[in-house]
Amino acid sequence: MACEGKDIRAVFGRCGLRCTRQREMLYRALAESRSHPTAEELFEIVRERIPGVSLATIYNALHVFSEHGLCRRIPVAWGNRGCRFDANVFDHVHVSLPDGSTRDAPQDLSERIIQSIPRQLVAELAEVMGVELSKMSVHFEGRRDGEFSDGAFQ
Amino acid sequence: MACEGKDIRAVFGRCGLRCTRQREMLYRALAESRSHPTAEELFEIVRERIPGVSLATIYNALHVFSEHGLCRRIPVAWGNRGCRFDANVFDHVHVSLPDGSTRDAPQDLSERIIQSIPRQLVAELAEVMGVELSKMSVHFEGRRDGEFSDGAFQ
DNA sequence: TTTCCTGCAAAAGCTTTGCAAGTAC
DNA sequence: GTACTTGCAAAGCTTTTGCAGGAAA
Repeated sequence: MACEGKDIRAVFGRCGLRCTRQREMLYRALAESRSHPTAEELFEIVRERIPGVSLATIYNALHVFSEHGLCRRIPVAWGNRGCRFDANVFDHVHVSLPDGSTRDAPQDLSERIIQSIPRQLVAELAEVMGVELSKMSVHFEGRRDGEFSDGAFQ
Repeated sequence: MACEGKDIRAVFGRCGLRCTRQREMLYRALAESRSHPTAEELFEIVRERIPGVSLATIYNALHVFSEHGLCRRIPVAWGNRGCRFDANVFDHVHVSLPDGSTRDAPQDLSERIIQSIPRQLVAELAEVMGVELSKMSVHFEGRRDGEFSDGAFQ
């Protein structure tokens, strides 16, 4: 999401990361995915292009990416195995669906929701917690009408 | 949080759960904790009262609790092993601290932040996503001034 | 008495690590 | 040439599962 195609090299460069074929494919897979893939799913996507790629490399790269703010882990529902990843590192809104998947809210709604939170409240919170607050995300748990919530929000 | 002491039996009863010593101690540990304990930490707390308790029982009970909305899992930072749990199932605000822990925002700030999101936007989102939206939570990533974000929001 | 829960132990699954070979810069 | 990455395989952890015995209602 943050960058496309040939700009990937520049993104990595800015982070002091070497641009390898594996990382490039992984980042592309992450950026192009509209859902929130697991490490395993990303592995499969990258493997289509680089058959010999190792799952350990996927994990290592995801770790490095997240250290540099190029992706983030997102909460997953109980029972969903593994973590999920997201290349959208900007403030946004997630919705957990009844089937256990997690989707982003549409961009415009996402922005309106994020922006509806007064900056002054955020500043107050930062003050109280004694830290600088950077990324924000809002999660909703979606369920079908009448369905009993299973509480497995994350 | 939801209930105290002898009310625990009633809480379980309402959910159709049997009130065992293990579950009672676990729920109490969860409710009294101001941080967000891992299963392992809860295990240790319960074990002080019930030396023979099994970790599998802790997991089973946490699973059952979350199915009945008595607790929820919360996002954890990368590198923190295991999930963390929270007996506060009401809408609230989490802050991930630089040390990897996650804390609740103070109650009053939490409420003001949650309430600042217009119900109409939430309704619009529910409409678009085609689901009923129940629980909401807001997460912030806190960092020390000047510290580079590790992106491990979750 | 019936049904549900616990404890144990083993299994399963996700993620990390060590190291030698290979690659980016 | 140097420092960083990869792939492999093994280890490490967390979480789940099967089952017999035990406890709650």
